Amino acid sequence: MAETALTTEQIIEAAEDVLRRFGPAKATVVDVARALGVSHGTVYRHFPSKAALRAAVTRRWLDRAHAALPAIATGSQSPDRRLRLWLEALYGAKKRKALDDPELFATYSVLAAESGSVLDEHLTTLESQLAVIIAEGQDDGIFARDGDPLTLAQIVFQATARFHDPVYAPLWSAPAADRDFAALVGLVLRGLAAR
Amino acid sequence: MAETALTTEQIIEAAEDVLRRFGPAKATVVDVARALGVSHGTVYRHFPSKAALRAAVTRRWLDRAHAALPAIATGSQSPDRRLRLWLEALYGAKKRKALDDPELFATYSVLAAESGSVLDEHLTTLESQLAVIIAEGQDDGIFARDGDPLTLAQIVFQATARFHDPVYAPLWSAPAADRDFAALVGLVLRGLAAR
DNA sequence: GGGATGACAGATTTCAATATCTGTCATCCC
DNA sequence: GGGATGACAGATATTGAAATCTGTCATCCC
Repeated sequence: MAETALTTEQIIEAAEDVLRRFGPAKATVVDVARALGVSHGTVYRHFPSKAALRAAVTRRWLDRAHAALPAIATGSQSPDRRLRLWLEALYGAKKRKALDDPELFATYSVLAAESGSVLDEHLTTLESQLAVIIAEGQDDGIFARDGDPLTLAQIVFQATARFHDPVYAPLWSAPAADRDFAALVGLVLRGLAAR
Repeated sequence: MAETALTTEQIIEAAEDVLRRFGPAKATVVDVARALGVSHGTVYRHFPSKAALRAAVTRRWLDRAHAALPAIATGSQSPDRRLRLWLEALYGAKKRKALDDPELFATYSVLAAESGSVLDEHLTTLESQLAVIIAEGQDDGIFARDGDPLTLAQIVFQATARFHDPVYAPLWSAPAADRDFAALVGLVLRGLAAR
C-alpha cells in the first residue's frame, strides 16, 4: 500500500482533469476511476456521491481562483483604496479566466451553480473579507458609520454582481466593460464615503 | 375580406396565447396557425420567420410590463425621490410578475434572452428614462455634476441588476430581498448625491 | 390582383430501444 | 482487517428511425 496508496487528493486531481477534458455534462465517475486505473467502487470509498466529488473539485478551484484576495483585504493601504483594489482583483481574476479559457470557465460556472452550498460558503467568505475592509473604513472615519459592515458588504457585493457573476461573463469582453467597472466602483465608493 | 381579415395584431395575440399554454420550447408556428384556423403559410405572410413573430410578442410584453415607468420618470417630484420610485416600480413590477406566475415569467425570460435586439432596445429605453431623471437632478444641484447622465444611468442600471435581471428572479422571494433592495438604492443615491 | 393554401425539402424534435452510469454490497486479496 | 473489486438494480444518457416543424413557392380562389 506504500507508494501506490490512493489519496483523496489524487482523486480530486483526476476528477479535475476529466472535467477539463470532457466537460461537466460528459464527465463520469467511471471516467475518473479509469484515469486512475482503479474501479469506480474505489472512488466511492473516498466520496459518498458523484455530487460530493464534484463539490470538492469546485471548492478547490474557487479557493485557488481567489487566493490573492485575503491579502488585499488585510493589506496596509487605506480602506477605500483596498476596497477598490479588492474589487479590481476579483473582477480581474474572473475576467482573465473567462477570456483565457472560456470552455473551462463555463465548466466551473456549471459546477459552482450545481453545488449551491459550496458556492454559498465561498460567497460568504468573500463578503466577510469585504466587511473587514468596510469596518476598518468606518473606524478610520473614511466611510459613513451608519450601517452594519456585513450588510454593507453584501450590498456592495450585489451592486458589483455584473462584474463577478459568471452569468455576465460574455459582457466582460465588451469595449466599455472596464470603463463601466471603474465608474461603478467610483459610485459605490462615493456611496460609502463619510459626508 | 371585411370582418374576417387576419391582422398582424391577431397573430401576435394568438402567438402569445400559444406561448402561455405550451411554453417557449413547445410552441410552434403550426400551433399558432391552428389556433387562428388558418394555414401556417398565412402566418409567414405577416412575419418573415418564427423568430420575428416571437420577437413581436416579446416587444409587446416588455412594453406593457413597464408601462408605468415613463410617467414616473417625468413626474413632478424631486429627482432623487423619482429615481427611488422608478427603481421601486421596476423591481416591484418584475417581482410581482415573477411570483404571480413563475412559469409565464420564465417563458418571457427565455423569449427576451433569445431575441437580443428587442431586449437591447428595451434596455436602452429604460436607461434613457433613468438618464432623464439624473440629468434633472444634476440641473437641480441634487446630484453631483461630474459625469454624463447617460453613462451614470447605465451604471445605476448595472448596479441594480440583481433586482431587475430575470436570472436573479429566484432570489426576489428571499426574506431579505426587499431590505437589500432598499439598502442598495440608498447606497446608489448617496453615490449620486452632490457633496 | 392579392391574400390564402398546402405540398415540399431540409432541419429539428420525438420516441423507444439500447447502452452507460450511479451507488451498493458481498466477496476477494494483500 | 481493511482497502479494492466487479456484479448488480435502478436511473440516466445515447442513438437512430420516424414524426414534426420551418420556411418556400407554385397554385388556387375570391
